[in-house]
Amino acid sequence: MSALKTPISREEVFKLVKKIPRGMVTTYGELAKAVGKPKAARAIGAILRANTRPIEIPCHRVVCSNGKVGGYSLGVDLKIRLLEQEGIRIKNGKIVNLRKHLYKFNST
DNA sequence: ACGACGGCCCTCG
DNA sequence: ACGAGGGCCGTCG
Repeated sequence: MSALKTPISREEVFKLVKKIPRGMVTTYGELAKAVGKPKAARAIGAILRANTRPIEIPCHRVVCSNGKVGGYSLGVDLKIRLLEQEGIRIKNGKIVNLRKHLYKFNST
């Protein structure tokens, strides 16, 4: 029973993002689905962008579904750096073997 | 309360 | 494999 007419809560997204283990990445679309709004991928980005706690929330582990790193409030370069620091390789602004590091949530 | 812009995703050429 | 266009949902000014 998800809130169909209820907008996505930031805490919901943050909570899921926080659950992402190190060395793994997820996509905005997956997050959107996890919150019950598969079409709200864009909104997810807006929420992550509105995130004021990039330290407690590894929003840098969220990338595009097409393999692109996407964006980052603190700078895409930093995002890439962090990802590589976690063992994820990036080629030309795109995640290498994204499928291998793609993390999915439990949609119950 | 309203209009404009995104850290997007998908389909088509 | 790449480029362009539409759609969907929040946030910001």
